[in-house]
Amino acid sequence: MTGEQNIVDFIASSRGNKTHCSTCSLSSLCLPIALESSDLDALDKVIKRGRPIQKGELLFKQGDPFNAVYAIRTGAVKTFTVAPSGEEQITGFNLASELVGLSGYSQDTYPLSAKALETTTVCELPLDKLETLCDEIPGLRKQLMKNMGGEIRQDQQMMLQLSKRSADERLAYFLLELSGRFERRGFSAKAFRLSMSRVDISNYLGLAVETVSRIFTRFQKSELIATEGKEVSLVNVNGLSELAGNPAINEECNAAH
Amino acid sequence: MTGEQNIVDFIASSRGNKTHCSTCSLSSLCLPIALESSDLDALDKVIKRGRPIQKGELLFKQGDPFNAVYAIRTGAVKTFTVAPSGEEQITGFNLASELVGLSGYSQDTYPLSAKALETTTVCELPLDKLETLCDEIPGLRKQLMKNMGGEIRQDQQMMLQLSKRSADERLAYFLLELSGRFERRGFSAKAFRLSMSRVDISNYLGLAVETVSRIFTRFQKSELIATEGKEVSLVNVNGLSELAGNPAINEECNAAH
DNA sequence: TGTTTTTCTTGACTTAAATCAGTGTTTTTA
DNA sequence: TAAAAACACTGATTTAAGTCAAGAAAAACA
Repeated sequence: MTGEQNIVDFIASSRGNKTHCSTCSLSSLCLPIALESSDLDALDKVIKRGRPIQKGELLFKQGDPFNAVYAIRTGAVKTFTVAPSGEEQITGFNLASELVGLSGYSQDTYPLSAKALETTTVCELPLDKLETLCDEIPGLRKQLMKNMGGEIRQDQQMMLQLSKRSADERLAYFLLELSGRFERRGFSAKAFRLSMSRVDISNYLGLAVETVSRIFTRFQKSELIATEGKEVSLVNVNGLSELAGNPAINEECNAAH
Repeated sequence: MTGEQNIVDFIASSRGNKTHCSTCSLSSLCLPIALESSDLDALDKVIKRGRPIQKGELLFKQGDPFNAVYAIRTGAVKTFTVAPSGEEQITGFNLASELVGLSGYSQDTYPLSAKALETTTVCELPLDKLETLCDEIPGLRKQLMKNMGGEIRQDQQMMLQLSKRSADERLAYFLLELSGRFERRGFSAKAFRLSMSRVDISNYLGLAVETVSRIFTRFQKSELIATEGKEVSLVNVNGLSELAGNPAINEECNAAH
């Protein structure tokens, strides 16, 4: 009975409550489906909670057999692919309530690795049990597909960033995107801690570390943000938004002439 | 009875046969699941075949309600996102047998547009019917998830290309990737026609057209490829592979010193 | 708690690819 | 089938971001 928990509760547990999906405060983000209480119980029985993962530890490794999907309960991870030539590309950062590992569905091994950026606790959803459950709970697989669709959309946004935006625009986008995710989780949208290093950020954004460092400095000088180590506060959100390519008011002006 | 066809057959139809999933030669690529003949019949009934889509026509548009997934029967499409600022990013090219539109699952509208690169015929899978079918055929939804997982993997490979590779490496990768896809479809891996323009290629690869043009010329001078307009033949595949970042033999040499 | 190690920042310089400008070549369509 | 339009190629020049080098600050460690 203990040692198992459901999706809703796992997050409640991170706030000191008993671990059950039905009381988990992240449930509406994690798998926001309307589950019957019997379904919740079924889900509950399937989830394995392991020891916390320490900073730097891998949740899974590229090439490992695909045998589980993970929901982040607390902490944060980065996911990255390694090319045959050894280059690493960080493909994303995952915060509490997000699912990691769904891309494993493409084949029988994970196409990427996931590493903890800080001490992280997760709900492990063993694939075989998840599959069984998907056949029993109608909405569940659809919800998983929605998650995957969202990941595709997000990756394609990133492709646009990487191929069309300047370094400044990318960093502004990155900060705003993170800000929005924190906000949706009930945290401050204006002030947060970057659990990833500057190197990670630069890798993710396709820039050199030095470039990222310089832009952080520049953004501070122009009073867009303020930083203290890994703590960031967004001082001028509108300014950042314009930079990040929001439909700025003063854009459309040089179309016809 | 006519006017409807199943997933397997739609491709057979493109080769002059009757259109039914059960006789379609692309079935093993499209949705390679072991379906019972009763399942095939069910699938058959769900598929709508419309008029061919002319070059430049949209299959669906970013923001349109997500109400169908498409399987390319013949021809090719490009998919692209448009940023609020108006920039377009081509997110992929789809050839015969590939599914388009699955990322619509993330919300209720398509997050991207799909445009025909040449006259294209498709099998339309209306979402409501597909959903019903997914509940009836156990393997179907899983197969769709596998397709989505594959799309995530592919997009993440592209992120690596865009953020870590030089212009030459990107074009080499692009040509080899296409080559592999043609080969899997039973076409020549060495000689094929690029149905997309140089502008499309450059957009996709995050480069300027001029750069792409110059590299095509350079690749010909160094006898990696030969081109005649949109027709390309790969002359030195190994050379291209090395460029594209395959685990080259002469890589690991300057690690420790 | 001081020392080592890693991460971050800054400056000087280089470079790959973008931009600008113009010409040649297909494809479209009228 | 001729004119127009879209697409493709090439050269000269500019520039954003990378690389190299070195010091400062934070973290990790012992």
